[in-house]
Amino acid sequence: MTDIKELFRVIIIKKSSQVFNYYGYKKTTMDDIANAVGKGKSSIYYYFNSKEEIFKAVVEYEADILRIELMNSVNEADQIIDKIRNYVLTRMRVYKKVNNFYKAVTNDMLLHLNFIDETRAKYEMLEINLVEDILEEGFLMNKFVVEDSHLAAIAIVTALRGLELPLFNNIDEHSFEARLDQLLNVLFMGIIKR
Amino acid sequence: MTDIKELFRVIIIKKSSQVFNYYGYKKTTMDDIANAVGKGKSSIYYYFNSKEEIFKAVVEYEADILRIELMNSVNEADQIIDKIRNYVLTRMRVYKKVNNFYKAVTNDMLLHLNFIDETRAKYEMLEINLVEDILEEGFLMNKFVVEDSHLAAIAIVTALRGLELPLFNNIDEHSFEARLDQLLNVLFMGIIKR
DNA sequence: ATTCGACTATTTTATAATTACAGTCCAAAA
DNA sequence: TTTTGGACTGTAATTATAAAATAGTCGAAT
Repeated sequence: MTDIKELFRVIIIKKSSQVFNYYGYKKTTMDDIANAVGKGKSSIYYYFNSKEEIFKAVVEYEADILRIELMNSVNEADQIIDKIRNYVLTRMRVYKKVNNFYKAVTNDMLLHLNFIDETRAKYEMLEINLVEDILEEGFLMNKFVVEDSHLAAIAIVTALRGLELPLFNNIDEHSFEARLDQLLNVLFMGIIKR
Repeated sequence: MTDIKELFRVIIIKKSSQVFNYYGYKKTTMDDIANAVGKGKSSIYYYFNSKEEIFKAVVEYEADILRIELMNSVNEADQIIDKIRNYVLTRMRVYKKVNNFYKAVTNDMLLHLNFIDETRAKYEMLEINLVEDILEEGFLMNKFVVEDSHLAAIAIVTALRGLELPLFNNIDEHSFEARLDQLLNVLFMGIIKR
């Protein structure tokens, strides 16, 4: 694969990202993509073998954006508690921005695509590992009390996912922040008096 | 409404519960229901005005079962911590048993039914109030540290909902229990060392 | 190495014909 | 008077069929 060819692949990925975002996977045609990059349809097939392959590349591209934003926001925090807080806030903020990735992970209409299962599993692992690392660090710094950081990370990630719906749907910004703070408070302190 | 008529309504509700559970709302016909109770279809209309009305009655009937089981299991516990634990475990255990209610709350294919929104809102309030009462009691007994028990209850109920998918889908019994224990542990103790 | 017009095989959609079903009516039975 | 069910209707869902759209191929031209 030459560099110039790889460059065009990236252009196609970025343009397709917009087109998929606008029409959705099913409704975007190869001609839509070809028009968006200013080439004939057949030319697209010189760079990618199928529509699904393009979409997969788009989803992985967006997953990368999310991963990088998560890591940056976690690294920016000094205090270990702020790392978790940043993680949660960034996840909520960026998640919907990478719309094709978001749909790939949440929309069951895309489950028939071959790579989706793997993508979901991969991203779940990424999330769990990220949270696990933070918990681990907190434990080593003698700030956190969690012993089995892997299982705790799973529990936290799982629970956070429960916030997606009430977050993205209905409620207003203020209710959201209040709920999130409350959740973080319980997460940090627990409910038992010691 | 005479007593005898009310009695038949209950019979229809119980039988319909089974039929709906077997075929799903859309696929069960009024004739299915009529056959199940051993009457003609028109007779059913003497007791209920529509198919939707029957389904609503079934869902409320099952919601009642869930409510009673939740309250019993919470009352059975002496320790305040066991109340929460019982609540979570019972919720998980009974939730899928009341299948029509479960579908009414989770399956978006039923959203077009008029009463569903109200039912969901009502049940969410029930859950939040139940958890809130437990938290309140724990606070008064000086065992819990939560100040705003209402918001904390919302956060907990919301988070628990996140467990439904990993719970009911894939994973085995053992993984489930491990995840749940871990979640409860974080919920009780938090992650910060004090 | 890269592009694209012309082509094909397969899906998707649009339309019409058929069937299934929720709900009504009324006469008969209890 | 209360309860039942057979016969009926209008509408919605399903199926059958034809027409259009589209993913992917191929080979000739840059």
